[in-house]
Amino acid sequence: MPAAQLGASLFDYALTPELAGTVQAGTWVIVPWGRARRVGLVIELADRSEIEASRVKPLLDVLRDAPLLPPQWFALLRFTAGYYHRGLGEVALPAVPKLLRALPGARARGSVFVRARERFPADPRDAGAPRPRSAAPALNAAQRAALDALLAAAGFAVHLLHGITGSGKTEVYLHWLAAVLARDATRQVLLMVPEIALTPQLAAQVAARFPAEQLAVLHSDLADGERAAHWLAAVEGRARVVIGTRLAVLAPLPALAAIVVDEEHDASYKQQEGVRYSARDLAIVAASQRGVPVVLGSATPSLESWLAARRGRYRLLALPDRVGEARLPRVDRVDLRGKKLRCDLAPESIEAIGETLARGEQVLVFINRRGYAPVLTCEVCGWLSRCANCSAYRVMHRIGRAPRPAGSAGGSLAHDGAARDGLARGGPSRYRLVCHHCGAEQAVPHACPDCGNVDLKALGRGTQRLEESLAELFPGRRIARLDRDVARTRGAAQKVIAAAHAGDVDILVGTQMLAKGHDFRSLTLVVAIDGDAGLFSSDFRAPERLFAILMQVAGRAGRAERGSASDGADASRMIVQTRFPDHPLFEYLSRHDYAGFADAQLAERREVGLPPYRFQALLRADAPALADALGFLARAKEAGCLLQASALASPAAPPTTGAAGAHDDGPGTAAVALLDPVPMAMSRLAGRERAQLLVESAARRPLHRFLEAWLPALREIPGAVRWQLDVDPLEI
DNA sequence: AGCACGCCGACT
DNA sequence: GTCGGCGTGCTC
Repeated sequence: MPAAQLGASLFDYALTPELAGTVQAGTWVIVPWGRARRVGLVIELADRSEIEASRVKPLLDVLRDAPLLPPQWFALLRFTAGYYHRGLGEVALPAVPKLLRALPGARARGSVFVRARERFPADPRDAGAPRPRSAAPALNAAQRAALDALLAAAGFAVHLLHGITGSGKTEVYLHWLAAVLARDATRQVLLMVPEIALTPQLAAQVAARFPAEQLAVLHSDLADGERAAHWLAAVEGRARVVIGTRLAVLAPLPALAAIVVDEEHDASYKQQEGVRYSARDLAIVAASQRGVPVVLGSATPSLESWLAARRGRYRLLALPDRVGEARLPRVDRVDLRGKKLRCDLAPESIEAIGETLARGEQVLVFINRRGYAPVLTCEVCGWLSRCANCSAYRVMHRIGRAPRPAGSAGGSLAHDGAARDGLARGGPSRYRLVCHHCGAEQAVPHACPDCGNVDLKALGRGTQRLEESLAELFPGRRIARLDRDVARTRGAAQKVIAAAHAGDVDILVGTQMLAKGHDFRSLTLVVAIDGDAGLFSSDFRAPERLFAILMQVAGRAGRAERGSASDGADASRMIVQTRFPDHPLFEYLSRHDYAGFADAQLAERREVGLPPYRFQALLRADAPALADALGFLARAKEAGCLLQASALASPAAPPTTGAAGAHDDGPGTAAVALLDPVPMAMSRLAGRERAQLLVESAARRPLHRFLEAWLPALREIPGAVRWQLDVDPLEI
C-alpha cells in the first residue's frame, strides 16, 4: 500500500496486484483525486494504512517513462518538512516542474518526459562534440591555498570562502568543481547563486570552462518546457553541472558530489512564501546527508556563517587580496549635515563625478529606491499618497522613457518641483502611483483628493528621478539606469550591463541590482546616495545588510588591473553620503574591515540575546481586522504557555537542567520563550492587517520540540485568521 | 479541478 | 426569516 503525495500532506492508496512490482519509493503514479485524477509520487510502501479501508482508493497507473526519484532526495524533503514544520507534499510539490506533473494526454499527445528529453541539450550538436575550451587562469597564492584545502576535504565539510570583492572566488569554485568532475565521471555538482540575473554569465563561464559537460540551469523564470527539460536532465544525471537559484537545492540530483553557494549571505536564499526554507541551510543539510563538501562564498558572510567559522564548525578560507594589481577603492564619507545638496548630491559628490568623467572613467551612482519619487504630497493640506491597502506610500513612477534633458533652457523635469511641470506637460498618464508592497497602481491625481489643490509635489528621489537629475547636472554624458523596472523587460538588464562593459555608458544609476557580480572595467567611482538607509532600523539585521550592500557596491569600483596607480594615489574611490559619518559601521567600511564589523556585531548580538546566539521562529497572522490577528496570536500564546506548564508538571517529563543553564525546564520546552503578539512593522498589506509572535530559544532542539507540540494546538484555534510559521525568520 | 461548507449582504 | 454569492478547505 503505497503512500503517494499530492497536496500538503500524504495520502494512502491501495496497490493493485497488476501494479505490484512496478511501484517503489520514487515512482511516479496516477491516482484518483476527488472526482479527478492526478500525478503523484510514491513516498514509501507500507503494509497497512491508518485510513479506513473503504476510503482507500487504488493506484490507477504508473508513469513508466518518468525517472525514479533518488532516496537522497526524500531524505532532504523529510528534513525540510520536519525543520520548517510543513507537510512533505508541500515541500515536494513545488520542487517538481509543473509540466511534468500534468496528467498524460491532458495537454498534448505523447510523453512530457520524452519531449523534455528531446529538448535538452537545446542544441543537439552540444550533445557530443566538445565546445572550445577557455583556458583556466592561473591562481594566486591565496586562491591556490583555498583550492588545496577544498581538494583535501573528504566527505562532508562546510567551507566558508571569505574573499573580498574581486579576489577571484569564482575561479576557486571553477577549479574545484573541475577537479571534482574529473575525479569521477558519473558525479554531479551544484552551483547556487542568489539571483536569476546572475545565472547567464555564470552559465557562460562554466560552459566555456567545461566544454565537455552538459549544463542545466534551474530558476523560476524559465519557461515551463525549458524548466522541465533542464530539471529532467539534472535528475537523470545527463547534466553534470547544475546552476540555479534557491529552488535548485530541492532538485533531486542523484549523483551530487559538491555544492557551492555563492554570495551565501544573500537574503534571496530565503524563500519568503509557502515553505519558508533557507536554500543555503538546506544546501548544508544536503551535503551532510550525502557526505559531500559544500563551499559558502561571500565577501560579507552572514553572521550565522561567520560565527560558525569562528567556532571552527566551518573551515574558513580567506582570499584577502584582489587578483592582479587591483586594489580596493578608497572610501570617503561625505557629511551631509549642513550641506546644500543639489538633487540629493553633495558638492563633493558632484565634483568627484565631474572629475571622474573628465578622465574618461565610469561612475556608478547607487540608490536603493526605485521609481521617480517615494511619495507625492499636497503642501497645502498635508495629503500624502498613501496606499489604500497597505501601511505604505504609493511611489510615483514615470512610465516610459526619460524625457530628454532640457539643457540650459530651464523648466527641466530634473529640478525639484519639476514633477509638477512633468504632469502639466506630459499629462497624468506619464506618471503613475505604485505601491511597492501590494502592487496597486493608480493614475496620478490631477488635484489633491482632500483639498483640491492642483499643485502636488513629488518628494524625494528614486532611480528614475536621479537619472534625470544627473542628465541635467552632466549634460552630454551617457547615463543608464538599472533597477527592477528596467529588468522587467526581458533582456533589458543584460543590455545595460553590456553597454556599460562596452564603454557606452558614462554614469550608471541603479539599485542593488548593480551591486552583484558585475565587473565594470573602467568604473573608478561609486557614489552611495543614501548611506544611512537602515542605519537605525528596528530590524536588528539592518546594519548587517547595509554593511554588506555598501561593501558589495564599493567592490564594483577599481577592478581593472590597469586602474591601479603605481604612484600610490588611489585609483578608485567610493563616496558614502551620510548624516552620521562617525558611525562605527562607516569606520569598518572605510577600512574594508568585514571581520572587525562582523565581530563587533556578533558581540552586540550576544549581549542582547539575538541570532545567531539564539534561535527564532515567528508566528505570523493576518486578518481583515488587526484585532482578529492579534486575538489569534494571544490565544496561540496561551496555548503555548499551557503546553509549557503541562510539560513542567508532567511526571513523565521531570525537569532537567537545560543546556542554556538559565532555567530548569521540561525536556519538551526547555528554555523556550514566547514574546507578546505585536503588529508587524508594516502592519497593513494588501488589505489585511498583520501581526506576529516571536518564539525563541537558546538551542534549536527545544525550540523545534515546542513547535511540534504547538502546531496542532494552533490548528484548533477557530476564526478566519490566516497564519504561518517562519522558522529562522530573516525579517522581524 | 470540482464540490461542500460557512459567512455575510440583499431581498421577499 | 431565506436565498445566494463567494472565499476556503478538502480530496486517501
